Amino acid sequence: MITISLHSPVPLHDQLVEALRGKIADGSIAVGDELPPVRQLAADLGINLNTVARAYRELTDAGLLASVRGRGTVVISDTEKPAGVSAEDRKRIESAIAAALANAKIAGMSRKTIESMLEQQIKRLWKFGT
Amino acid sequence: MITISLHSPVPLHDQLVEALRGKIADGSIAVGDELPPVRQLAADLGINLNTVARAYRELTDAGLLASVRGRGTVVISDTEKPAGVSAEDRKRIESAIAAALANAKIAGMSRKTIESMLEQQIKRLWKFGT
DNA sequence: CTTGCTTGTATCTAAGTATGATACAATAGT
DNA sequence: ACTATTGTATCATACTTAGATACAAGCAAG
Repeated sequence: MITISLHSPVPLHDQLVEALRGKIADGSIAVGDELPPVRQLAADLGINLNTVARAYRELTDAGLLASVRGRGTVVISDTEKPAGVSAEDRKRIESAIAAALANAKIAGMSRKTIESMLEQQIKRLWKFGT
Repeated sequence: MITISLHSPVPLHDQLVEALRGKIADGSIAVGDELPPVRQLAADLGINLNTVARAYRELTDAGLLASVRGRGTVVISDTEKPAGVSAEDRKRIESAIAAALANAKIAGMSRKTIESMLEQQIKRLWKFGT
């Protein structure tokens, strides 16, 4: 199940994209699976159908999904780029992680706490795959 | 030195807040240090003074900075909440990390790569402090 | 004390973005 | 054919960002 916050500063479609990315990354949604129709997911989440459509489109552009009008939307891949990671992507990811960790520290989280949290997440994500 | 991207999808003031949070978290800027005046930092970064002022205000609201008109802005703390971490904060941090890691995986980054990156970041942040 | 300079703050505006209401178009089944 | 289901496009509204500009408070020199 996907949950999004209407009061978060981050846009709904971004939240949805991240949530779906996460589920695809950890295998909750596998390659070949069908995603719910935009109207249904929109109704479930209590948001507009366009917002869901936009999230689907962004993931389609990223090469993870494929949408066909009248049929539906399917997961076609779980990796954006089969080849190596570009320097820009690496930098982007690194700064995202740095920001998250800085927040964790400033919030008063201990090193041990954050380390166990990370271990858990990594185990979940890289349970299979590279 | 702080660098921000004018073309990033994330707002300038958010970038600045995260950057300053990071520097405060890892000790690059210590408690008691003065931050540059809004006009100077704005000029250095090539952005508007209001944007810097907003970033300062947000960190002030978070309890990390103190601003006095006519005098300047000083770092007054390096932890937002001396006490324990709230459940909401923990959830917020956890999902931020989950998103970052999901992106890393989908970008094709290997488990080993991400683990060494994390180790490095943690070592830098928790070099001192809790 | 007054003047001038430095500092943060408030107000206003233009441009962009997010979200939603609604209409359109393609596919599949009956 | 016709109808239901699906994604897509168009348009409108509200909010957010980022900047230009004006205001206000502290401090030091005279």
